[in-house]
Amino acid sequence: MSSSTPEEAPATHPRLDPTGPGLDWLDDILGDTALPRAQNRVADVIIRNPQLASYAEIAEIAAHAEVNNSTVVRTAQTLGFHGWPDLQRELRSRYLVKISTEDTLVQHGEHSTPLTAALTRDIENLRLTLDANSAEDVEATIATLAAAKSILVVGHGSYAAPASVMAHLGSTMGYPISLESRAGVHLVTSTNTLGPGDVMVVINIWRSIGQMIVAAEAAHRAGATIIAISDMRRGRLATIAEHLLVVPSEGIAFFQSVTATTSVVYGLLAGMQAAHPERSRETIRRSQQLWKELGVHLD
Amino acid sequence: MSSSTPEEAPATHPRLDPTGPGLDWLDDILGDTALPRAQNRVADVIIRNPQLASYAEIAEIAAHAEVNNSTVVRTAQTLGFHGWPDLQRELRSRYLVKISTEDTLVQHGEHSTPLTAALTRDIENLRLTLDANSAEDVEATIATLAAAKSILVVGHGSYAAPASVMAHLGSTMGYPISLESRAGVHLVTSTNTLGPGDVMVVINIWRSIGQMIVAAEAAHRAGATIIAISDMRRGRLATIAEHLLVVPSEGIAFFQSVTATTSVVYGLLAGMQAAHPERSRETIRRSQQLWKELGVHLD
DNA sequence: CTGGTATTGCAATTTCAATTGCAAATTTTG
DNA sequence: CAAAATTTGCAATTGAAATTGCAATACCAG
Repeated sequence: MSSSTPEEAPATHPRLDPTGPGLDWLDDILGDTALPRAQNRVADVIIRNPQLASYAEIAEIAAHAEVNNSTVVRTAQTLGFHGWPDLQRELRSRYLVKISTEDTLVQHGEHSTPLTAALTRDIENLRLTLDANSAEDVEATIATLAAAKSILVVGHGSYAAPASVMAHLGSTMGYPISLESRAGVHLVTSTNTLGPGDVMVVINIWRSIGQMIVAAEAAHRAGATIIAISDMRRGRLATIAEHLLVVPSEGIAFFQSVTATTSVVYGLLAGMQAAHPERSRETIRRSQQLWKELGVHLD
Repeated sequence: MSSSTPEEAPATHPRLDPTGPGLDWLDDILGDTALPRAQNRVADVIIRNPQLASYAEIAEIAAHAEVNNSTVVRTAQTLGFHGWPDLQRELRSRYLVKISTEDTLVQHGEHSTPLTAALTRDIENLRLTLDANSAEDVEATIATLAAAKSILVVGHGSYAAPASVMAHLGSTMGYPISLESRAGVHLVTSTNTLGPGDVMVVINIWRSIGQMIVAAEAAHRAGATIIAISDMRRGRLATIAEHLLVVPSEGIAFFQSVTATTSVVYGLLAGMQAAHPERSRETIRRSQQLWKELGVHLD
């Protein structure tokens, strides 16, 4: 499991350590407090969209969580704050400190298109990813992957995208790796092939998708090692995961972003290649040969 | 007008590093408007503490400038904004989202795990993407997508990932959009459905994949509009493409990165949503309803 | 299945920040 | 140097956002 979260931050307002990475402090508070369903949704929205939460007003948070305004207020109060502005102040002091150490800023183009919004947001997500994962966690994850007898990557919806990249490039470099982006009976079948020595990589951002969690738990019971890539440190997935990599996923519209996840996948793949360079080299050579013979590429 | 410190006073901000990149746009506005003494103090405070100014409320700014609240409001109005919140919104969009990445990169530069390498590289890719595409190109591309009768997104291999994100989220928000990530007979069939009014989005990075180019040319001849997302400005694809968005794709190992492409896709999607907000809202609502009924999410 | 408890949503209320009218103070100009 | 014009500060007003009381709903235990 992840190696973060020092003990010293109790449930009572931790107004200390503004240097700590990520939103661990909120995770800590949440760990001690059992929130009701709707309020939990609010907390999730805050953790996943810290940028939004640090300046948005209640109505916007409520909309994101699909909850009434008052629930947002009550969530803040349940967590020990006086109200939303109080929680928001804390959020800002924790979060904004990180994103602007000094008044270094880049002036870019005049017009703000959706594209620049998307790019700047994703740059920020990547930067946060740097902070959110320790070198040890990453190395340990890569070691597990490199030693795996077989690897199954699971991701649904948008999150099938990074999953497919991982499976595609992983097998291109000779790893026994496959993708399961479907649910239902397919997921069952794929999961049942796993046992000790096998690894299941669960890419699960945004809300937990029930079937994925259940499948991961089944694989875990069967002896497989679970690697989770998620935007949350807590939850059922985090519990059973041997390794957990945290990726921010805040997007610009109604959807979350998988950009940081994709980049993390590349990091893992590069590590996997370094772990078995000869295997990769050989397989890639053969692939290129085959591409050539099939005339896949033009030039 | 004009006596003691007339035109130079607004343009010169004493403690602001003149070499560093700053709030040029504010400087520009200030250059045109001669502000009275107290209001000038307010402007200085804003320029020196953009982070503070982007979320603080009037009273705090007033305190920093040692000025009455109303002066802050009037400064904003003198600068052409409706009031303080209006100016603050602008500040946020200009400053908060665009923070320099350099300090974090320095912090993590020492011990480079594959993950930091991947993230750093992708941050650079995203920054290059900012420069590589003009606002006009982007807006024109979005307009084309928003007006399309139907949209087919084509991408193979790793590049199927951003393609699937686009198709998935696009249809989530009600667009008639579909994905073709397979070659051969499938590609032929999909391509043949296209005609005038239809749009084909070709995501083609790295080498040109023969079948994709040929398919795009066929669609083009049939009257469909081609949108290309590529890492090259020239070539057969660029020739037939109505719109071309350029994305750097340098990766860290033997593979190319689709991170920037993914981010660009998000930008396009956000623009598409803005173009048909009502359609999106309705479709998303129905999706959420269905998710609920199917019990997809755990929460 | 039923009664009790906890949670949520709605709407009224309260609170607080932003703005503006007006008078005092400052600066500018003849 | 004095009168006009501009700017500023104070205090009242406006407006909007956050909170809370209450009823409906969902959840849970027996």
